[in-house]
Amino acid sequence: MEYTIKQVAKLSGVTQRALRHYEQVGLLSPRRKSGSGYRIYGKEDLVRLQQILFYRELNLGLSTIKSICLDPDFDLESALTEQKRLLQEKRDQLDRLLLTLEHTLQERKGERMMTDQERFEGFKRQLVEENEKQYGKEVRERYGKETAQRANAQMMGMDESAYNEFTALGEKLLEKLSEAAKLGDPTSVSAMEVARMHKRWLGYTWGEYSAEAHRNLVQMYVDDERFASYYQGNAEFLRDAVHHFLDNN
Amino acid sequence: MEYTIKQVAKLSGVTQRALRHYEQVGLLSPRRKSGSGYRIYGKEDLVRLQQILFYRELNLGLSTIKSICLDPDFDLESALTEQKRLLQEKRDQLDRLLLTLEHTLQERKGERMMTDQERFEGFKRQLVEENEKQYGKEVRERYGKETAQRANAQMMGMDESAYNEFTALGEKLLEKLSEAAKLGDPTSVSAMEVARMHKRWLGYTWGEYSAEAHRNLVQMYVDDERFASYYQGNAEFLRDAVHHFLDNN
DNA sequence: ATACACCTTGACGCAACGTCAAGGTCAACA
DNA sequence: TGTTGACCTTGACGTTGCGTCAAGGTGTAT
Repeated sequence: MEYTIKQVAKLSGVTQRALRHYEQVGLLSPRRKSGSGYRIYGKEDLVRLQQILFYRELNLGLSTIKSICLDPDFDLESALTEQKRLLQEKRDQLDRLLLTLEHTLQERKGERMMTDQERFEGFKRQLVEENEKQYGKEVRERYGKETAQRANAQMMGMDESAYNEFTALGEKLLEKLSEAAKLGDPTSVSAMEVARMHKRWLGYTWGEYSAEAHRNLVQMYVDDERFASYYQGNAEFLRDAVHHFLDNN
Repeated sequence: MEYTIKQVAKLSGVTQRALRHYEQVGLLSPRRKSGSGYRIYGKEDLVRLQQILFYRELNLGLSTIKSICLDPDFDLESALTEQKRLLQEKRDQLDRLLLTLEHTLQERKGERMMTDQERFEGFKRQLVEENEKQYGKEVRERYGKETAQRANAQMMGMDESAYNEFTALGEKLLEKLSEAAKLGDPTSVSAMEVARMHKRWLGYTWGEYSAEAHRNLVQMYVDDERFASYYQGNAEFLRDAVHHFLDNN
């Protein structure tokens, strides 16, 4: 089943402009384009769009959503479970707000006194949550990499040994990266080795490989704090190395 | 009890920048400024801020909130009741979303099939609601002017006869306005009379009068559809008349 | 062949702030 | 009395997530 942009817009309630915008920022690209350049979306794109909307409902920024969805550890089922928890939290929050409102009404009628703090109960908590969400710490910490990775591996049809290779490669990558980074030259031979390893590592989860996506991903490692810290401050080095690697094919 | 901007920010969870912004757009001005220009907020300002936050939670734009709060017919108690209803609606919406999420999870586990429409149930309804809210039709229609006006009058300490004068003046204003508008000249003598009447009319509800607020208000009559229609297409004329009136003191 | 609804890519606009920058204020403490 | 340090001020430019044209290509139906 394929859909034009108008059909997707009508189906999802998202405007055409928004869909184009999502493509521009690399968040949701149609599965293909017609001969004359028309966008053609597929079922997978609808699933992705739904994900985007759920996250947006939780007030995540598009760039944050992007990094979540492009993360090799992304697993739809864990994501849905997490979204459920967060949406429930949001609903509870709304309930607190309604309580505050009720109190304010009572105060108005002279049936109750309110302190200044009480007047803003239900608004403030939100801010803390938003911050936590922005950096997605909760999302990450709640499921150790292990679970999500395994789920993902299964979905990609890896067997136990392939999975072990995958994780081993991931660890080795981290090692080699910090070694190479110490030398400081992202064009060095060892840096190129790291870049090649990274590409191989992505191969385990990335059905099809594209240099552009690879470039974007490592750029994201730099932009997104979570990745940056996962790569222990070597995200920039990794980016430069991979870019240089890809430049020289 | 008075508060500096920092205290208000801490109390409410709103940033200082946002508070300054609210002042800039004429939404929330501190009750006074200290000798050295420091913003000093009072209890009334906190109540107003709470109102703003409730409306923001409902995704109303600042300009819409402004017109609601500056409306001579604004009544806190009706507003709170209405907010309660809308927030409850929003919570129900969240529940629908959670249902969709649950269905998607089940689909993932192969326990259920989903149509494309179902996948976006709970998102789309939102759009319609947002539109209705934007123009605040519900908010207005739910309480005829009568109720709110009476409540407001009571709060301002008007007695029955003052209230009658107030409403009579309001009606006469509409009449004279449309008469004057027919002539087309907003600087005419009859236009100036209308402007003076409008000022007098505001006097009933405005505690203290300020020319700037008056200018803003009539500008809003033009910008906001609801007022524009209340003044039967003569909002622009009224604005020009009042501005000219104020220019010539 | 022309009408019509659809699509494309710019490019500018806008709301609601975030984020400096440059400088004034004020209570406290040496 | 001078000097921190925390607070405040007013610009002014930046960012996000689109909305809203504008100018033009596409596709099918009559």
